Amino acid sequence: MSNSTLHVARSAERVLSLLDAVVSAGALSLGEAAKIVDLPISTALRHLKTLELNGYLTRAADGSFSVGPTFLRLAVASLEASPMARLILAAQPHLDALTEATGESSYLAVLEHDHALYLATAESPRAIRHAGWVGRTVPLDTTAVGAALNGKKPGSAHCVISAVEPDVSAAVAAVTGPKGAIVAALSVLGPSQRLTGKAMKTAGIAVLKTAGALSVDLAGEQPS
Amino acid sequence: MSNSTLHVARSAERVLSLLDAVVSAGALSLGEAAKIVDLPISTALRHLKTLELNGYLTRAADGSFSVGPTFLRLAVASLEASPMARLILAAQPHLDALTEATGESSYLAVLEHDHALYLATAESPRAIRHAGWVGRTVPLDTTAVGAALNGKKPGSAHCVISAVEPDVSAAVAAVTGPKGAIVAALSVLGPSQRLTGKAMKTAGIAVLKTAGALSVDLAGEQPS
DNA sequence: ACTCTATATTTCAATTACTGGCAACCAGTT
DNA sequence: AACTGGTTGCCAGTAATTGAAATATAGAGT
Repeated sequence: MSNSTLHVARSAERVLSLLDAVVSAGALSLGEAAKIVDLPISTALRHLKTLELNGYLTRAADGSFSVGPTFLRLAVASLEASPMARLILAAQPHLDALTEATGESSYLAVLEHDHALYLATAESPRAIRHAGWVGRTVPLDTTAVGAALNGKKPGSAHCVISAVEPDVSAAVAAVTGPKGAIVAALSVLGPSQRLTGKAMKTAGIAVLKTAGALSVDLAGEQPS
Repeated sequence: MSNSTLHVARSAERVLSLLDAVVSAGALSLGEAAKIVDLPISTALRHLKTLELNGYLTRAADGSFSVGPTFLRLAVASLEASPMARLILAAQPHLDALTEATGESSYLAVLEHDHALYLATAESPRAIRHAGWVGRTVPLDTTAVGAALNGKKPGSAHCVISAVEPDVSAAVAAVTGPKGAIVAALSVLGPSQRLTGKAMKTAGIAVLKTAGALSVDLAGEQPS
């Protein structure tokens, strides 16, 4: 970003990646976790214990680590508070269905500052697939997601060759909230040489249909 | 606790409490956060930036911190994976109702190893109230929760003077899952001098009724 | 326009708290 | 018995962390 002399605590980052690794995996043994984050066993153990001590992780009888009460408490709190989280929860089954239908990875993205932020995904089961964009941001003006989030072409799917990476193609559609405003975008992302012609057309229809279904879901939710 | 020479990374713990503070509060400014965790502003800022850099937090335009995409991703992952989390989500409205009805704090507890673990709460609005037991564990054999979780007195509420702390009284009832097994316990906890006689009887009825309602909810959930 | 306050950000040198390698130990498994 | 994976303790070196203080920024009030 900017700062030359901003010492971000190394141990902190390590602890955070450990947490990420364990929670993402569901459960991990010491050895596995250490390998994933590429840390010496002794160090990994120390950090995992820190997490356990603070309740972020718990340890099963067989020694494996998994998510703990503190983290669960925070997870629930964040889900209850953040509309973003409700969105993700509502979207996940649709993402799964979309990937099922198209065979390609699908993503949910929202507007964050002046970028599009990928929030959730269902990954394609195929060997060659689009992967790992959750948490990533892309500019608005050169991408299909950006166009959808800005409402440039309401009601229709965009099918384009992405400008972000040369060999990625996308089919995108906007998702509307209870009040009709655009709150997110769904996209199907895949390799350009596979996602073309007929396949692209299919993906376009699927994503448009799914976006509609998700929008209906969102409209139907009770503002408890 | 135990270990003499286990260096738990101090910065890591600080980062974790910062995360806890921000997520619990929903949104916090730098100053507020620093005060809550009792850290010098500059240090707090550095740690918060670490969290932001890793996507655990995001920063709003006004400078306040709130939960970020990475954390959300993990939260959703953990909720989808862990049945415990689904339980908490399902229970929360019931806890709220229970506290509403009784005027005392209510808790959800589960069996963890050979202890009862308090997972979630709705706190009483009254000045003198039971608070802060979420994340805490208590032994099974000397407590009402323990009895309920062990199924000692199925179908009835327990109303007892707690053995854990002298001036705490409790009304407890067991919650059953889809298959009829006991999966959790609901309790109403309050000061002994207030939660007595008639009030206790009311609480007992309320907690029993609520536990039944929650059990029905759990039975009705779809195993997606 | 100017001051005043409150908050946020950056800098920097001192030091400490952290790392990670190793060796020994333990408990299951094959 | 040998192997695998986990746990503990020790320790020396240093890179990483700290927090006071200086500086910047932003609103509010006059």
